[in-house]
Amino acid sequence: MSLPHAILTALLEKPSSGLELTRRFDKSIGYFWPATHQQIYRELGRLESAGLIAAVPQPPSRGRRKEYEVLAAGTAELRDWVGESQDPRPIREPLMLRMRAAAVVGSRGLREELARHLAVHRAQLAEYRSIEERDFPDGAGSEAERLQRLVLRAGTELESFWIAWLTGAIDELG
Amino acid sequence: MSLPHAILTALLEKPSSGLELTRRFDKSIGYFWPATHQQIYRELGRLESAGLIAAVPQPPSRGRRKEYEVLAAGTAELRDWVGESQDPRPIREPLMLRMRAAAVVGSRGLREELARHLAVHRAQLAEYRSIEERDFPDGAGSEAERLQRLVLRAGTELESFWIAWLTGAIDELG
DNA sequence: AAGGCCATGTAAGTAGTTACATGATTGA
DNA sequence: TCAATCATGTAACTACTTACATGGCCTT
Repeated sequence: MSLPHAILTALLEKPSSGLELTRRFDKSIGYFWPATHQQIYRELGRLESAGLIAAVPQPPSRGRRKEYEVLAAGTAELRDWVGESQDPRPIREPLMLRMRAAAVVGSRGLREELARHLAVHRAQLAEYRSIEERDFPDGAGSEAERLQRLVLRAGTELESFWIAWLTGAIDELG
Repeated sequence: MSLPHAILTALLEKPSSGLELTRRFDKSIGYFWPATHQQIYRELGRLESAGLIAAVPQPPSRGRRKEYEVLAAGTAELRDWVGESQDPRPIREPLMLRMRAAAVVGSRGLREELARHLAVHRAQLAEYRSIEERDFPDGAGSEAERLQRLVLRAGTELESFWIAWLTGAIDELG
C-alpha cells in the first residue's frame, strides 16, 4: 500500500490541503507514484479515520479547504513502513508488447510511436535536470538531501536509458 | 488495454490453452506484462466472445483443456493496435517512495532493503542474459528477431541500470 | 448577479489481486 | 481407490480511472 505512505511523506514535508497535495504530487512524489485528486481525497479520508492524520480544526463545510497534518501515530507508521520489505514491482510497459506484437504482425506505425516516446522521455529528462539544478546546485549535504537526490538520479538515469534505447531501436528499424 | 493484445500475440506465436499461456507468460511476455491465470482465463473468455479468437473444436467440459487460436479479426485487431499511440506508463516504484520517506523519518531498515533489491535485479539480469544466449547466439537476422532482441535488450539494460543505481545508493548511504 | 476558479467530493467502471472451488487425469 | 496434479474457472476485494456534482469565493 504505497499511496497512503506517499501522502504521509508529503504531509510531513508540509501540512497541506487535498488540492495542494494533488499539485505537489504532480511535480514531485508523483513522478514515482502518480495519483489523481480523487485518489488523494479518498485516501485522506481513510488516513483520518485511521487516526494517522488530522484536519487542522476549522469550521468544516463542503467547498472549504481542509488542512491536514500528520499525527504521532502517522509518523510511527511511516517509520515502520520504511523498513518493510517488498519486491520491486514488475515492469508493465505496453511499448514492449507492441514490439513483440510487431514481430508477429508487422511493424506498421511502430516507428512513429518510438519517435514519439523518444520526445516524451527527452522532455521528462529535461524536467528532472532542471529540478536537480534548482534543488541541488552544489551537491547534497545532509542524509535527507542525499536520499532525495538519489531518487532524482534514478529518474534522470531511467530517462537516459530510455532515450538511448529508443534511439538505438529507431536506428535499427530505420 | 494491453493484456488482450499480449494474449493475441502469444496465441499467434503458438496456439495454446489457458494454462500453457500462463506458463509462457511467466517466462516471456510476462516479463513486461505479468498476468495470473485468473486474468488470462477471464480475458480468453472475452476475446472469444468478441470473435477475435476461437477454441479449437472439442467436447467442452470443465477440467478439459481448451486450445485457442487467433481468428482473422484478431490478427487485424492486433495489427491496428501496433500502430496506436499511447504515452509511456508512469513509473510506480515503492522503493523510491521509501527513499523519500526515509529522508523525512530516518532510513532505519532501508539499507537491507536496497541490498535485497540488488540481489533480485542481479538474478533477473542473469535470467535475461541466459535467454539472450539461448535465443540469439549469433545476433539477429529477420526483422522479427531484431524486434524480439530489442525487447530483451531493454530488459537487460533496465536491470543493469538498477544494479548500478542500487550499488551507488548503498555506497552513498553506507 | 454571473462566470470562473477553488476545493472537495460521489459514482461507476475497469484492471489486477487473493482466495477458493471443481472436474478430469494420472500414478501409487 | 486414493492422492496428487492438471486445468479451468468463481467470488470478493482493492486500486486506479473517468466522468460528473456541488458548494464557496472572487472578480467584474
